[in-house]
Amino acid sequence: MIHCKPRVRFAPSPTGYLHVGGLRTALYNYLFAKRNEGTFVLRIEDTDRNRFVEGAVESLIETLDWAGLKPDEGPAAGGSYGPYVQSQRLNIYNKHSQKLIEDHKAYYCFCSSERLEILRKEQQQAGASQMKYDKHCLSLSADQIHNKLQAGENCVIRLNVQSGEKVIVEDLIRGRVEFDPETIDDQVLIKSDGYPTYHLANVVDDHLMEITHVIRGEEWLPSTPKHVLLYQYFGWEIPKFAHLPLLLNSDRSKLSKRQGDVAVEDYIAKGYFKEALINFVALLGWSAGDNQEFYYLDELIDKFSLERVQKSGAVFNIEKLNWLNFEHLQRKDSNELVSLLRTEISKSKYMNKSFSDDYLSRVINAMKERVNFVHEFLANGFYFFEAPIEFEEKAREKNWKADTPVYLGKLKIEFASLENPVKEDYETALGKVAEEFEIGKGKLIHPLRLVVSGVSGGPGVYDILEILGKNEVIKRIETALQKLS
RNA sequence: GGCCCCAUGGUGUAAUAGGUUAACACAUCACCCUUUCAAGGUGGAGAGUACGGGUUCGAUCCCCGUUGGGGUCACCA
Repeated sequence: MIHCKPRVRFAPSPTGYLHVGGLRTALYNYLFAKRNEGTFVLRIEDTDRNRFVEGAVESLIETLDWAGLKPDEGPAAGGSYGPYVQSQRLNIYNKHSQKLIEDHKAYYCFCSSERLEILRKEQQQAGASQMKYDKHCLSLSADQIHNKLQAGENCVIRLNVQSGEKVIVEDLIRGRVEFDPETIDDQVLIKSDGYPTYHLANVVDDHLMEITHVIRGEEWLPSTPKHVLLYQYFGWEIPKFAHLPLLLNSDRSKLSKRQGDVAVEDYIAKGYFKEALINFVALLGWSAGDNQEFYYLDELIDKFSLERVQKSGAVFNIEKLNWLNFEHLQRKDSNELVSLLRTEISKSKYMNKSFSDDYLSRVINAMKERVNFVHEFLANGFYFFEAPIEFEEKAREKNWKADTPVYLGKLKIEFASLENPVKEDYETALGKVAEEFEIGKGKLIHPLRLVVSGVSGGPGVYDILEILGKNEVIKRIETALQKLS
């Protein structure tokens, strides 16, 4: 085959949110496409009417968009292989299933769910290892089928799995995987409501949309032989498969809702940057082979290859994600952080206060390396946005002695005499007071920090003073003196 | 249970044509810096590569088996 540009697809079902595992699948598809100048297709697999969720498709597209993974083709982007929503392609699946029936590769089945249930129980009791449909309806005559169809009996269409040679799945990540056809069930292709199952729909669509590489989660590996069979029965070229390792909980089971957040929306809400989440998730199952851990999306595109994708599942380790969020935060420029902080402020109790860009960027500069998230500028640096109301008990016990009010009183007077002080001026003034009383600077620094911030940790105390400004500092010393004396 | 996949420190990974004191990052601990908290720097602890057999002069790496874990067995995707 002449080398042609790959076409890949991300094919989620619209269940209401995007799973982080789905995000990684989408990312790898996207990276592979971009790396090889290919096309990234978004296709919506909404063939289960029972699971239909209002607005899910829109939110899926929105979240993908947030992450920066824009589909080249899809329900929103359009394209010449549409429609990209499976519920709009019912006639296509129907046509193809009819073709299969004509070729005896599929057949009508009128068995009731009751019969199926009985069959399952019988097989179970007989010690069968798995439930397999007994091809009961395969023996129906053409007339019988015609009559039942005319009578409007409930029916499905099943894949007619032929016994014979092993079914081979060539996987880019796992190599050759073999399946015995005896273990493959006559999978339902068209449900009684007329909708196709995933198996039929994804094969038909991947073929029609000229998908060259099917990159999806490992949970699909066991059903891949059914898909291979379908390609063969249709006489179609089989795409390349790449089954990605699963994302795991800390107990190594498949990442699930019960053990933490799985929706990308949850991570957005918690304040994670898209850059960090993408960076993190990219590293779950893939590495470039060098020691780089920090990546932007375009660097990932540059370095990504399916060959370097890991085979074993990867535990989703939130600590590392937090670290990456920290790293990405450190590298954001001041303007962006100011605007992010403003958004945060507008959602907080400080929404009615006003702060200048200059003030905010000074706060950011002072707090930056002490926070992992933008919202922590407010949580950890609240004293830049309001005077402390309470004072940390532990620090108070440790640093607030009988003499302290006297020292601070003098410090207040000294500060008051300064003109447009910068941090060095505060430092000099404090040194002077310490000398006058013949005490260590610590006797002043710690209570002063407590008084202006209410807490014992944070940026250098002189930085805090400079940012707060002389008047505010003096005011805070005065109120604290009243409250703590 | 059948079928399938997987197996390097707690976690994510490196060691791709079999030869390394098994490397890096997160987390963790200590020290330095800082009269705070972080960040940063330095160092430590932590895996003899699940186990057992082969093949080989030599296996993390190749083969077989065992064990363990996971996935999947729907008219869900």
